[in-house]
Amino acid sequence: MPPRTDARAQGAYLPRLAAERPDIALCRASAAVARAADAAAAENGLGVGQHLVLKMLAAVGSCSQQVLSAELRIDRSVMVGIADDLERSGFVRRERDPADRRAYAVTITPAGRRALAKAEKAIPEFLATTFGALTAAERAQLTGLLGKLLFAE
Amino acid sequence: MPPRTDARAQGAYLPRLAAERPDIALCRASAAVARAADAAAAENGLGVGQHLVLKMLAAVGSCSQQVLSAELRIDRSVMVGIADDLERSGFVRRERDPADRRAYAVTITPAGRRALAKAEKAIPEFLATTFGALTAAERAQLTGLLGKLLFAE
DNA sequence: TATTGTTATACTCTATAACTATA
DNA sequence: TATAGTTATAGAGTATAACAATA
Repeated sequence: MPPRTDARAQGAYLPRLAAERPDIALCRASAAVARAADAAAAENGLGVGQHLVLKMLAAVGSCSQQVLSAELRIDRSVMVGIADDLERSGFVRRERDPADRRAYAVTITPAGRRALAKAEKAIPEFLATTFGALTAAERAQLTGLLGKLLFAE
Repeated sequence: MPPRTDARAQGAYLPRLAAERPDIALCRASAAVARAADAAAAENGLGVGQHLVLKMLAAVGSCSQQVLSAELRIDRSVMVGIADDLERSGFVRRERDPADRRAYAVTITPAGRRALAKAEKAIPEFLATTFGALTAAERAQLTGLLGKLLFAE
């Protein structure tokens, strides 16, 4: 990440830069949004990574940490800590997969589903606040453009 | 920043998430772009922060580190290192401001202008590569949306 | 030999506080 | 008392390598 900060002061030069450099605009916007996401996550007690893992587990039921890592593009070594935290909170169970005893079968618990539901309920308000400067149509447009950028073949 | 990695594997679940969550799409796209920017910066020997400072100095001629910090929203303590590197490369001079001897007057040198010109010349190709999945119109659209998001009153 | 989960480690970006010299 | 620059430090997020158990 470029060495930049969300300093308090509001410069007049940065907007000019951002207007001609999509990369700079993107990085700065991301920093602001990530900060807001962390703050929102802290409020409901579920870290961003934990939220993503629970959300995926709710969809697929149960899978290995390796699959979670690959699908969410979170490094294996990072996934360990996320799974640890979720397990400690009782949101997830870890059992050795009988079919491949190297792997864990990570399963979401009822408490995990409740925590996820609560966290999901806070999302619309978070989005409304963080992306409040954009209309719904613009938000969809932005998401579409970013998707194109991210998942281009 | 959320605990996520640009893992090599390409999951099928992340695109679904990104499609419904602009914040996630934004953070992931930013990580990829920042990585590309760092790689591009490393090639021409000018860090991203250094590039920004030189670019602003080329526009305003000379100013204090404090002004650079505020305008570019780079923390004071980070700006020290950037100015150190630029000075060591001979791209910038630091002289005490006679009017306020607490402050430096940071001035771009001819060598600094040459380095900036060279780095600027690499930008279009970097943008073409990094944002190649988007048309020029889409790129402008993206920049506009991000600007609105970043600098909303 | 390769893979899953794990641990340790290192590196970067960022944040904060303290110090100096000036104002 | 406040400000400009500096330094040191601590905390995140990320990346890498190595290890044990298993395949």
